[in-house]
Amino acid sequence: MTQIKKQPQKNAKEGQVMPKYWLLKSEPEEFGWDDLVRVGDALWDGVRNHQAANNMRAMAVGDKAFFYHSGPGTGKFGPHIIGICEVTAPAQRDPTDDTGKWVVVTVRAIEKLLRPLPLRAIKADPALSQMALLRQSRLSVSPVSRDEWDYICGKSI
DNA sequence: GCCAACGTTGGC
DNA sequence: GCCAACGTTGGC
Repeated sequence: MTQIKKQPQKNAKEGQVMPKYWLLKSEPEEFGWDDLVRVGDALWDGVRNHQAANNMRAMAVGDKAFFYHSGPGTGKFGPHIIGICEVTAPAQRDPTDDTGKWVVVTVRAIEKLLRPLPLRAIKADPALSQMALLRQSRLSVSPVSRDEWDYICGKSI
């Protein structure tokens, strides 16, 4: 019998499909975690930033993303990661965009964190000091490294 | 309400 | 191509 080992990501061969990890920001007063749970598959539309759009183009079905509450209405925690969702359809034209330049992905809620992880806790944790969330605070769709993903899930699930 | 970061626009 | 003005995002 042949044993097949799973390759860790750092040894992934070119062309091998490994899940990638992301962070999606939304204002809870516009579209929050509870809305995502309620609607099921949700089109992530309205993104009008090239870097964010390129990140969405790099997404594949099965990729995971933290769902992050930003802006007003984030309550006592302030801005925070609230849950985990997954990509259920790849980038396609944004139906809210007349120019055809912008894309959406489709995401679906998977699970809520045991407790929200506030931005202030992320900022205070040296293990997370390199997160794109901190380095580019205005980017609404940002990548998360596998290490960052595992570290946060280890603490928060 | 303020401000920093940063993207876009338009004059030159 | 440069840069000032302006608008938006998002944290505080």
